[in-house]
Amino acid sequence: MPTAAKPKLGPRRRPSQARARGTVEVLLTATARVLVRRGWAGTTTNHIAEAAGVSVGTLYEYFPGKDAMVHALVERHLARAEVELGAVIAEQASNLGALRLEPLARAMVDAMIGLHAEAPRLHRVLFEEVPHGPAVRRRVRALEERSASALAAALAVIPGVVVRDRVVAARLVVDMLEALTHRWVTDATQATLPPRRLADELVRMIVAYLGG
Amino acid sequence: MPTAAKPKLGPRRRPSQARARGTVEVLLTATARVLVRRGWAGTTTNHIAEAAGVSVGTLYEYFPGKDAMVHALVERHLARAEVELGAVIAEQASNLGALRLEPLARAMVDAMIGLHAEAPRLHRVLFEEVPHGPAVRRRVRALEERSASALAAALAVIPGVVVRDRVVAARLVVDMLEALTHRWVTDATQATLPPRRLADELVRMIVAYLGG
Amino acid sequence: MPTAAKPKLGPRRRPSQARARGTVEVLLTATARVLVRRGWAGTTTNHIAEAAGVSVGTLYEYFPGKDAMVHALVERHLARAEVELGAVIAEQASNLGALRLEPLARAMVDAMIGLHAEAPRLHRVLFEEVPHGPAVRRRVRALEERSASALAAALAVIPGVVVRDRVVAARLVVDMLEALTHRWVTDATQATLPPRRLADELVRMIVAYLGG
Amino acid sequence: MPTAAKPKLGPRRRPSQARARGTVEVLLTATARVLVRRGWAGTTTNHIAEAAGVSVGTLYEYFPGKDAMVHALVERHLARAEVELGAVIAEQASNLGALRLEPLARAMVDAMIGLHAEAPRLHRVLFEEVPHGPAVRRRVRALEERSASALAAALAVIPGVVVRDRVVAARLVVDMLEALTHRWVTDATQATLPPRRLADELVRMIVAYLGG
DNA sequence: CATGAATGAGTTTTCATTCAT
DNA sequence: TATGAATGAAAACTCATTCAT
Repeated sequence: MPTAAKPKLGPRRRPSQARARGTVEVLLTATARVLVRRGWAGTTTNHIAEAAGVSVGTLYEYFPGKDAMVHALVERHLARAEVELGAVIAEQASNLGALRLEPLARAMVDAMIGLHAEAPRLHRVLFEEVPHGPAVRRRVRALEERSASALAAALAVIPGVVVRDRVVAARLVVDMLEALTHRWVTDATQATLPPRRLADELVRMIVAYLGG
Repeated sequence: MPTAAKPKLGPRRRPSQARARGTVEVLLTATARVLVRRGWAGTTTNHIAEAAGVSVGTLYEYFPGKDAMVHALVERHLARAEVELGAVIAEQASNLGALRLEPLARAMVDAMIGLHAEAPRLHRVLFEEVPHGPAVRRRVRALEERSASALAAALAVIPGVVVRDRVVAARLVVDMLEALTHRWVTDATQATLPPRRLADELVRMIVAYLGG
Repeated sequence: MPTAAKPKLGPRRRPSQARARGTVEVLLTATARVLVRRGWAGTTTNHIAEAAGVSVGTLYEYFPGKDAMVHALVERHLARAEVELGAVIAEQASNLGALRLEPLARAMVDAMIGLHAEAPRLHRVLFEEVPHGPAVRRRVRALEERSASALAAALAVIPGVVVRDRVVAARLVVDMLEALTHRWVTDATQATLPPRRLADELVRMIVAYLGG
Repeated sequence: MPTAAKPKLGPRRRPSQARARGTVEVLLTATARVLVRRGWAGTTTNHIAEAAGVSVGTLYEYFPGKDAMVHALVERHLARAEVELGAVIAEQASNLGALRLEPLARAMVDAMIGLHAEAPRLHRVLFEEVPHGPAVRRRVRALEERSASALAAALAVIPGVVVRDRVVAARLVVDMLEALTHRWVTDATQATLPPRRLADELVRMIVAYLGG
């Protein structure tokens, strides 16, 4: 660590040409691969550059450092999560009169499992090993908050929902969903419980908790 | 940051004199303090030694490196958790005829919150930042497994418990409990929900899920 | 002084650019210089890097450590020795009918003295102080063996050679030559005996021993 | 290396009691054992103390440091060598009228082989790995010088000895003897040539060289 | 006298980052 | 733009030696 750590997370050069955009992609893909293979602490910019078939110099042309690359990966994941979860709740909420608790719960559960199942090992490194600064932590919280808000709003119009505080309940549900999905999908030894079955149980838990 | 991933986790010299035993204590305490202040990546053996008022040489006399020290801290925590959770379930199970779901749930929730509330910031670093090897992961899983087994056994004799599979349900409850407690106690921004209130909701969720 | 005896002797990065090849040269030259000035135990990678006018990082870019650098120096010396001694014997053996003992002996003696006289102080450190692993020892033995074989073959066609066992005699001659040359050229206090005179005596000894 | 190396080679406390003298012996024996097992660079005072079943503190009660211990071992060996070689030559020289070259040569060869054969592995470490200061080097030279002088004196009265310079010849013989014996006895792979046979060849070489 | 815990200067080694080509 | 050799601050770790008990 030559100079004191200065958290530069933004991309350095906005890739304008098609070739450059391709390089960024290649670099991020390589980052993901190396992270999975060697873990956060074992990953170096040289590893990434080599895996990407690019020189370190080029890497630094596009990213101000290692942190920024990981951050880009995290950001990507969060953005996707936000879009998909939002879409799910919005879609459910759209059939207004017919909004029911169980279908909503199932839709959320499926979305969450899908989000985690795509790249579980990368996900584990990204959210368990990488030491995120407060900025990222706030970012994650905000995402959960928004999901919880959407859920809380939906709960208001679903008959049969009985909770002391809709907002609190919604946040607990979102957190629980995220945490359990993360654990079960992430942990390789968990093979005993098939995703289908996990989904059923999560739905049961949500419905039971909210449905009084 | 070398971190060449050579898993030397065991202690080096077993302290035989009282003075030495004291030194080990001082070192572990200092490790916890530094870990909280600077995070895993920012913690160095030199920092720890300095914080302990001891020379680096002494540190290496007792621990083969940073990893081993953190591991000792983790191990300590897990051991305590195992003892306390086990005691709680055993105690509940002892009033045989009168074993009821809600008191059991509340006892577990309280124990778990207590476990996390004692040193939340250290807990966060220890279980979120530190890159644990598979050995530790297995260790944690085993602990949860045992807790889940105890719970499953208790569920068998509680009237009114309706679940598809007692073992699966117990594991989900334990995981959920751990995950949510960790999140809410750990996260400083979460100040909005008082522990008492959190406990109530967790109990509600458990009872609802298990109680049909 | 760690010297944890992890035999990493091979080069690390094969220099591809001309600049890099120059750096390797500079590093080895500096190694020789420092070795002579401070001895094996007193030589550190930092000394070498400084003497080479290069940063430690660069040194480790090309060599995994002090041992490897010294090993490279040794290897270089052995390779040269092998080539030169081989050439001498081959040349003598080429004037087939006229192969005589004394000229052969003198040629070998001169070659050996030349080999040692070039850098006696470095030679001394390299072969007296440096703790060579069994690999290097075998390497040296093999070189001597080959020289001895060549000599043994030559002895077979020289008239007047009387020995019990040509191979044994050849090995003793080679060893003796190496050992005495090393001692006398290496030892600074030995100034009393001029090289010319030493050569004469060595030739006398060889001829007397082999010539019956 | 905490403080700058200050070559303290003499013993620290002259052991006056029997117990103390025993400790010194135990320490030196342990030093020899550890040197053989781990080589010079790998040997530490703590290793030695442990092998001796004594605390480091006690070690430093008797020796000012690691160098001094090795030095004591070397000194011991040299003293014995001096005595034995001197005795051999003196004995031969005593039967004045009948002093013959071959018996003298054989006696010297046997003595030298005996000297090396006793503890070849220790001998190798002591005289190949240990970086001796100039003092030790001078000491060794002086010993050889004295042996050479004694031999030169003997040569003067042996009929049939034909050399250009008796002193030079004597020194070369002593050096050759020492060097070849060291090589052949020291090198484990040398098993091919039995000591008896080696002795014969060395005698032949000496006699041939000196005997005209 | 013996003990062994403690010391800390000195080395090795890594890796994020720069910059001449 | 791309390259990859070079950088060097910072971290890990050792071990000869001391000294309080």
